[in-house]
Amino acid sequence: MSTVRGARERARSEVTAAIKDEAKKQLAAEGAAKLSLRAVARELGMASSALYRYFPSRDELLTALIVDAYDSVGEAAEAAHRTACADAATHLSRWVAVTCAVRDWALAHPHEYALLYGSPVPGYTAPQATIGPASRVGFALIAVVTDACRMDGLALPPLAGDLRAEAERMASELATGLPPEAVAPLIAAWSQLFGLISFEIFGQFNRVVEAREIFFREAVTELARSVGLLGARNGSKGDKGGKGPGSHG
Amino acid sequence: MSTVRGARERARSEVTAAIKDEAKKQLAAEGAAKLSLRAVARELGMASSALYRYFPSRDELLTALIVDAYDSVGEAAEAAHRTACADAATHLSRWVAVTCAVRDWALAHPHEYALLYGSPVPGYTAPQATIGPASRVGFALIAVVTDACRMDGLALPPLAGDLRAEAERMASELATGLPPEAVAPLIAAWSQLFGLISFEIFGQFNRVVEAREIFFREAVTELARSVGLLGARNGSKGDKGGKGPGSHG
DNA sequence: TCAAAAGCAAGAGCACTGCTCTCGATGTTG
DNA sequence: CAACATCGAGAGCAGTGCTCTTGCTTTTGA
Repeated sequence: MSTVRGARERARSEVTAAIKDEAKKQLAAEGAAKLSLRAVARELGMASSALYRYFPSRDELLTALIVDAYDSVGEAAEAAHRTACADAATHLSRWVAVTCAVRDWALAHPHEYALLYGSPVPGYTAPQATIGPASRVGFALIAVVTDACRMDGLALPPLAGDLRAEAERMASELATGLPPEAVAPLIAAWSQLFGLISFEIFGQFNRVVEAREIFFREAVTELARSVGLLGARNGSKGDKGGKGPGSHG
Repeated sequence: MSTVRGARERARSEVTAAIKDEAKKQLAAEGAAKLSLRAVARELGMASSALYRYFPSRDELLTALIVDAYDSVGEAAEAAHRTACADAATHLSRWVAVTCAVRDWALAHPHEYALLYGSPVPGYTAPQATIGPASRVGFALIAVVTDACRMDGLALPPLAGDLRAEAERMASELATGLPPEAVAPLIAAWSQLFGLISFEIFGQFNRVVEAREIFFREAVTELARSVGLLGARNGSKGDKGGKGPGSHG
């Protein structure tokens, strides 16, 4: 795959990378809506039409950036998980570490975050290539809870009857290491985590929440409890785990 | 204010309304990104430049649509609250009714929803005119919990120490009828509600959650518990309250 | 080795966008 | 009735995504 087949192929991948880099720069600076193929080409000193040799359309470029962004936030979440595991942190601290890592990434990359978790572009439907990277954060959360389940068990209420079948399906398709009564709250907590982050990033918390980090940590601690992680009630101290805290006040 | 001052003023407000109507049509059909002033003008049979007599820029038009959309979803939430109160529903059913009303509105108006709760447009900062209408859903939720607090009390854990000051500030500014230990979880639940809805509207639940209404009702019931509403554990039956359920399977 | 094939950059051009400016027609008001 | 404000239309500017054609360079295969 990556054998140096010829100068041409190498040049192609270099130009492709340069385009993506410049596009990421503009995305980070101005947002997806103002990302312009012509501006990218201009900055790279090439004709705009030449750019279409590398990306057949603006949407294809955006898709490439989306995949990279999903990988970026997924890697951040997984790294936080690894670090927390290496520190022999409690399951609650691991949960807090992973969720804080996602929030920190979002604060550091608001436009990329908006691209992933904001309104999808007009007629855009996520191509197959994105669903893998898009799952990484979710799987990191699943990993935390699965470990906790295996080692300490989970504190969970029984499933409501009308949710039973759906929960079993989700468990068998997404998290075979978890019982159905854990999977349903986990999916809910996953989406609610991004509700917390989106409201902060998109400005809905302006004039409402000021101590955002404290508020967030308390909220995700409550989320941890809702997915059955033990010791969540008195857990808001002693979970300095993970990475990234302290950068936002 | 609305006195018939002259034919000119009446014509002006009529044209303004026509522009907004056509813009809403295009917004609902294609999304905010494809909303074009020229297309609106074309559809109305007028020159595009004439449209600038009514809205000084595209952003101003969008702001007007945003205000209307906030009012629309706010009205839906408040109507659900009123109906639930008239039915003498339990506080839990009222909570479920209001949250389901918001979800139903979002499903019926996905592009408007994206405009409100998706990525904000590039350099856009919400003008003062939007913050009032934008608060209506939140206040409807506050009203439900405030009523419950006054009548039955709330089942809530004590506040974590580092959140105490912030919670007291939020309580004094947003919900004077609630104790601080209720306000913090309520703000969290408010944002998490939109996490649930956004993931459904924006496609993040594709290939993940299928029985969406059942899943949503169970999740908001758990949210109700987290804000202290009593009887939330066995509450997933008997809360047919509100309006709008049954329209989505 | 050398011609055919394939990949590539550049320019012109199309249809579209938001927005500005000017000009003439219309309505309002002193 | 005249002065004034308001309004609609057209032309025009700068920008966009995208296509097509024209040459040039690299790769390929007989």
